Amino acid sequence: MNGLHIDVKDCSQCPIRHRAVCSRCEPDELETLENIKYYRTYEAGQPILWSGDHMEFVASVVTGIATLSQAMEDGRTQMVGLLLPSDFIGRPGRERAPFDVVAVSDVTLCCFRRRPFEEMMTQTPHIGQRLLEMTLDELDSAREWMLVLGRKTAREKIASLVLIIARRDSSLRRKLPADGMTFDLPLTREAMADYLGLTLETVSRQISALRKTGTIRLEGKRHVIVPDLDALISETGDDYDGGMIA
Amino acid sequence: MNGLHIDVKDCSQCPIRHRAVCSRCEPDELETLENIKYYRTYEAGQPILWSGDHMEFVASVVTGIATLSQAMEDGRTQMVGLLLPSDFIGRPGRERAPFDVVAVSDVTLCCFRRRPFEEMMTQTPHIGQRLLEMTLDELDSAREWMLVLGRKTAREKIASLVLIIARRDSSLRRKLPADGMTFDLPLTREAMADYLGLTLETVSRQISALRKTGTIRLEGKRHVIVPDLDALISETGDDYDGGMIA
DNA sequence: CGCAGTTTTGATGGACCTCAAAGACCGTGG
DNA sequence: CCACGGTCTTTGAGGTCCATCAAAACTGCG
Repeated sequence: MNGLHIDVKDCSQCPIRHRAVCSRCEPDELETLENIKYYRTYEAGQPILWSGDHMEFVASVVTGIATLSQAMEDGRTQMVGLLLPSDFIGRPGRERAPFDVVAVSDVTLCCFRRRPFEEMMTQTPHIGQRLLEMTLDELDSAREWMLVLGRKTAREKIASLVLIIARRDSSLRRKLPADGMTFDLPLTREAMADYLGLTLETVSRQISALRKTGTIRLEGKRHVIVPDLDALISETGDDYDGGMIA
Repeated sequence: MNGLHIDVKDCSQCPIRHRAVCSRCEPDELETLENIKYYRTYEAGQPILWSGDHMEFVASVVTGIATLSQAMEDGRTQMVGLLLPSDFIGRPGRERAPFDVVAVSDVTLCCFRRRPFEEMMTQTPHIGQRLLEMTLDELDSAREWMLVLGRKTAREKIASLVLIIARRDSSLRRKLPADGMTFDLPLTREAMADYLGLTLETVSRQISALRKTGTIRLEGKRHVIVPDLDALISETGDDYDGGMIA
């Protein structure tokens, strides 16, 4: 195990206090959680869980980015989720991890041992309610991603990914997405390929293509500027954006 | 609306009593549910919900099969879920349907008006607990399907779909999947294509290919015989099956 | 500078899509 | 009974998008 234990912090000052699985908890419930929680950190590139691992804890991502992915024996890999601050790892009632979890940047987790957490869930409905809500949202996102994987062209896939990252970035900063947005791609070309069901070469080519038509601009390899958000949206193949952010 | 109202039935004799969202309910809770439930039926081919529709109810599939899918303006369609008996439609706290739901065979739903159901959820934890469990399972399945869509070849996709249908069929009949399994494909070639992110021609060709190598046999267009389950599994590209059914 | 990892670019081939037509199946009506 | 149309399915021919293989450019670092 690569995790490091660090000092306990106060939940009330936690950056994900209002979005994570604990967001609905009352002060007394929070106190109970505080007693069973502990932090762990992982460096960029480190594995957090391997598929099949025994899971002794569930956790919330506090800071950093991790990927959830699935590999075939011959090396083909499909990313099935991107874990951002406030996202939840693990599930009550499941012994073994169904997917690989890898830290993309440095990651801090707020962990709870599984058994005490499961017990607490039976007593405090607020946790289960919030977890249900989060899981339903994740399910909708997963299903939307299925359209990207199954039916979109390489170019539409890239535009969809850039748009998703742009929106997540603005939602984390609590700004509306607007023209002239600027943000970093947190993923390597290979990770993008694994997310999109493409090869890294195709990812690179399509990013170049979007750059050449002016839909995006690049500073360095990773920093993106979107001069016209509607132009990017029209490249995704989706019908007009409903104005949603979250 | 195409639904027909039919007579109220006794929950204790319901075929999905032990698997649906109500499976954890105590007799008194079941009685409350019985008071707010009503049945609806749809003929094969009929739409149940369109994406964007206002949802006045949530429901369990009692009998029949429905598809959950997403369409792009230009007609490209991706199926994002197959709804079988005991599966749940809709979600508490959401006004509008995010996907299209279409009856593939004749379908009977057990419906609950959304508001009373939401209220009941706050009072009876058993419903929320079961719904969370079902949603987490659906999320895992959706993520597994992402690997199929993103990384598998046409042949592997077909084999994966046939295997899933074979397993679901044996789980509904409560038999272990074995050699010499025999079952019907409930979907048209086009619906399979929409599930797999392929064209219907490619689906047809790959089914013919699996037939020619003897991995499957066909009686008519829809009835399938699997003489050697391991042979089918090895065509899916997955590593060896863990022996799971459900 | 030299090396390893990442990204870009090029050339080629193949898996799958597109367009097209014909065959199989089924209910309807003459 | 068989002809007829509609739907679903199969099969064929040709084209395209993306994967594969290969190499060069870029980046950061010891």
